[in-house]
Amino acid sequence: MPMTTASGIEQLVRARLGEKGLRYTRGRQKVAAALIRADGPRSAVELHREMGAALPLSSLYRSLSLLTGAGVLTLHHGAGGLTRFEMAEWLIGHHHHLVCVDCGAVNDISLSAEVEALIEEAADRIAGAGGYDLTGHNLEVEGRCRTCAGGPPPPGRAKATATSGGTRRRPSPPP
Amino acid sequence: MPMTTASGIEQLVRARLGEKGLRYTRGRQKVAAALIRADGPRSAVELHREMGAALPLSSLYRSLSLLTGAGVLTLHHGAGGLTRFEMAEWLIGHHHHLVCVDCGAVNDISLSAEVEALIEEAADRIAGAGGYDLTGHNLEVEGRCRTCAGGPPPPGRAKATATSGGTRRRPSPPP
DNA sequence: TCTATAATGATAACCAATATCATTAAGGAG
DNA sequence: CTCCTTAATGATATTGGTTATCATTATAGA
Repeated sequence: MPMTTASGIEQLVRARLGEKGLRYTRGRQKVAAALIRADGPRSAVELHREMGAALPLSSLYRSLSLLTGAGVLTLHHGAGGLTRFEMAEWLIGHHHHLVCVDCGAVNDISLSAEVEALIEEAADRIAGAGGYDLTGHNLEVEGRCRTCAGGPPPPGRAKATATSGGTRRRPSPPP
Repeated sequence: MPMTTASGIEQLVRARLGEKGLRYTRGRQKVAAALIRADGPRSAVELHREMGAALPLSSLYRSLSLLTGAGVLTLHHGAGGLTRFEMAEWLIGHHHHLVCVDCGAVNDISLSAEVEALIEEAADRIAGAGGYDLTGHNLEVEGRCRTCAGGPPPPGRAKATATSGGTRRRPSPPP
């Protein structure tokens, strides 16, 4: 069972940079720590704020792209055209994202082993058919977060759902 | 069975703009036609090129955001930080994306009804648990296209795959 | 055809992200 | 511990996609 503590991940990052001949400087340590602390992808500006401007934006951007190039971080392009970064899956495990289509908030989520297995299988087949070398997959569950949806009913009960109908071909237009 | 021809879709777009009190002008018609013709999301610059600069970039950008606001287009944030647009799903049907992690090319793909149903179910459960109002989902299958993967072996046979193992928790680091 | 109003297009402004470059810090040798 | 070579930093300038501005033009209805 792999170590999942913050310091455990930092050790892996340090080792990774070491074998690439890169230094694990204070600035890079701060970036890694902030992203380990986060519960989802973060943009440079978001990190800059969360870190209390402890690192100039120019250095922050450079650290982010260096860590990405080293395989420590992965990036996502999301709401607002912003590029958001998070620890790579070999460090924090495979997962997916729940995103708010209004404010762009992103949260990590996990799927059941069965659904995950089926998706992997489908991705494999699709990539092969398209002549692609499969590198991964990511399911984005899109919705409106409580804050953006309107009134904030925090202690609500589960909402009735189960939309999945039969073989509807064309969805109905939005209001 | 819904009409799926290009002109059929254009009729729906015209009607949609009509009920919103918006005009279906020549510029907007060109944009819609170009996106109906496309086999995947397109950025403003890509469209501008594909349309032979038949529309100034400033007008193109404005048309794209207006059509998006009207529910005719949906947008994706992808490779290169580019915003790409495509016809909304109620016009061209539900689908997913196969993206090249190197060059950013995007192709539309479909999943089998079974996998699709399971994903819908999972998305429903996840959105509910997170207090989100579910609006949709999108699976991004990521890989390297033939051109970016290296040698171009066009008439190749299916590549041996089936990576999906058991319950691996932490993937191994990339080279 | 006339008219009120929405749409266009050239231009300027904006902002995330990158490149530049003199200065500083990191890590190994002695 | 100190020196020294080299990588890393940070202030600044620049790029490039996207949006805002505003005078001009096109659209749809009377």
